[in-house]
Amino acid sequence: MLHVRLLFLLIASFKVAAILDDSAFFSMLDRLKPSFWRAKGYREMDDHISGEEDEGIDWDTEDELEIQNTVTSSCSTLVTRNAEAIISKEESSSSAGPSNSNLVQHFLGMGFSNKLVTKAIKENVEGDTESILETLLTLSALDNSPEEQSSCDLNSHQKQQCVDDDEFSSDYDESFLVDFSESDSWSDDEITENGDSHPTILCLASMGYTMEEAMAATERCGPDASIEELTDIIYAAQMAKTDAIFFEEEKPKNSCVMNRKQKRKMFELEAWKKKKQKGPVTDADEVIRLPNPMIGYGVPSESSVITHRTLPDAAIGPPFFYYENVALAPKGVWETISRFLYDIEPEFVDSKYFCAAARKRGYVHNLPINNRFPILPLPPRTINDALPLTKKWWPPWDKRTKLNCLQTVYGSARLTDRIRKALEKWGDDPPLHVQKFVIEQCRKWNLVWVGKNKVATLEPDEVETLLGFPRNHTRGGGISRTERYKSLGNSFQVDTVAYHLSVLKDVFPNGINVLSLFSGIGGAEVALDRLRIPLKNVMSVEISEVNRDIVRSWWEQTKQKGNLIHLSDIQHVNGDTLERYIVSFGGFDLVVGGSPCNNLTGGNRVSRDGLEGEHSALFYDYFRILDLVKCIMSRQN
DNA sequence: ACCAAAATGAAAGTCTGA
DNA sequence: TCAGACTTTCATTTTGGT
Repeated sequence: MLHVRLLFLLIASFKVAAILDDSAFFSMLDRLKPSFWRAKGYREMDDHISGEEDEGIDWDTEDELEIQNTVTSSCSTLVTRNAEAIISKEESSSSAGPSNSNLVQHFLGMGFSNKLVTKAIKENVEGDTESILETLLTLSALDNSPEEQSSCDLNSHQKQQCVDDDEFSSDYDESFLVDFSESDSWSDDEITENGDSHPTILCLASMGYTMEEAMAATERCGPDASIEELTDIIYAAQMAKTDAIFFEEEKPKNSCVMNRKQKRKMFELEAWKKKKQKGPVTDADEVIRLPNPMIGYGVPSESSVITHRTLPDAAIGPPFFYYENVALAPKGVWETISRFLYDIEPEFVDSKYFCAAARKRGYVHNLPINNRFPILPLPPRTINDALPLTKKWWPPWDKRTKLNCLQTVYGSARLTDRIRKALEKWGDDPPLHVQKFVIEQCRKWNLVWVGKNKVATLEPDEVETLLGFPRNHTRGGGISRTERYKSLGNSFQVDTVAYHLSVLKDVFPNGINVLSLFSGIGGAEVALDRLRIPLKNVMSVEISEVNRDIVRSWWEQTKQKGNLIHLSDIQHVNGDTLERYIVSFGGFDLVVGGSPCNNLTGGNRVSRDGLEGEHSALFYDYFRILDLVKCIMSRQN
């Protein structure tokens, strides 16, 4: 079996953590669950789902035992078994239950109590979600009892299952739901009377979470944690699972729309809940805030530079790693990313301090931050300097000095035509409303002035230059203009990344072995090359063929001395592959990459689903692979 | 089949004035 | 401090033309 090896490696990394201390280990374990589900989910589903009886595993505690007393070989079997348990659970929960119970579960998942949900549904026989939610909000506002208490109702049947059922049958979720929807009476005095299970766990179970999730979260946060803290933790762990469920079934379109609406309601509800409670929540929150100015630990043009930081122990290499994504992601995304990447605080930097275009990005890395240096010469940092020909035509009422973020799509020729026609009616001084319209469009589409009354979209080669790539980097070889824009829009700003990576030059004077994930058009490789850090071996993982062609062609044209190895699908990269290359290279010095932002960026109106989105969930593969590399390399030393 | 153009908002930040 | 106005956003899907 292909994955046994991989699993062994995962467990080995747990062990390393366990040596440090128990809490570190558990936090590690919790972190790994989602990525692990994915790791199992996409490959071995077909092989294992059917007919496998769930063996009823309390996997946290069993793992704990394993860590304490066992040899490694049994670890991998154990984890394999657990994974199968999880998978069959996934399958069962994705199978459609009675619609009413789905509705019930939906509201339970939002944190309403059973009592309220049942009542609200009864009052809205039509089953209109909106009106049910309205009723729920009203009811819960009237309800003075604390949320935790009221949502802890459990009927006796369930309680029985939660407490003494050490075999979680795969249809657990379903029977659980049926019980909910069919039960008529809810009794508060049935809440707690069991021995072992913590009431909070039961409470979470009553909200629709599985016992494993509830227990893992309680383990992580401690017995006194609030329900909200716990649900946050579980949410992170659930994402991969949700993902798998969403994309396995062909859901009808309107149900997707519904989901977005529901999410919105959920956010509103949470904001409302927080407002309601005030006080304690705010200090416990630990929300990551974007710095202003967004210069991270410093940029070449600013004098204030921080040269020291303390990394968490688990974050310290080898290998060095560098992860990138959009700064303006939905709330909670950066908290999750940071939590997975060893609790390193992200460094948020806007590339407008490096070039003439804004690019607000977050970088999580374990690189040193002292003695950074930029690539010289420094690129021009205003539009006029970067595109000198525009200066002549730039009207005084267009106050822009920087371009907005370079995107994957650009304005059309028809738009620039409309703008020209709107301006031609007037002389040198168009009325304010025309100015306003033109400026608005220019900002939106990053248009620049190339003639009298004439604005234009940026040319692909101009985008290349702005991003720090060699001119014509993406040109030719069968790539269309649209594809060039797209590939460039998804790329690093080379000068920014190079500034951060520059510290590696002294560490690896003889060259560097790089694992480049989500390489795209090779931003990291170009950055290292422009820093004159020799590339010894580069293993580049990139799904798009045109992008791979671009990098290969760049590799050849720049006459690189090292080896370039291309892989396409990151999900196919496993421990075997990694170990083979690690043995042959003697280890990776740097793991670099920015995972897809499609589901995080504000520009996406269709599927801004956060880290659980189809593409952005690949972040977990970045973590999975990084952790594998860390683990394999630690065994070798 | 391919490509360009248009249609499709909302989340979450910053700024500002009271 | 805070409400409200303003700004920005590594995008996806549909349409229409060739």
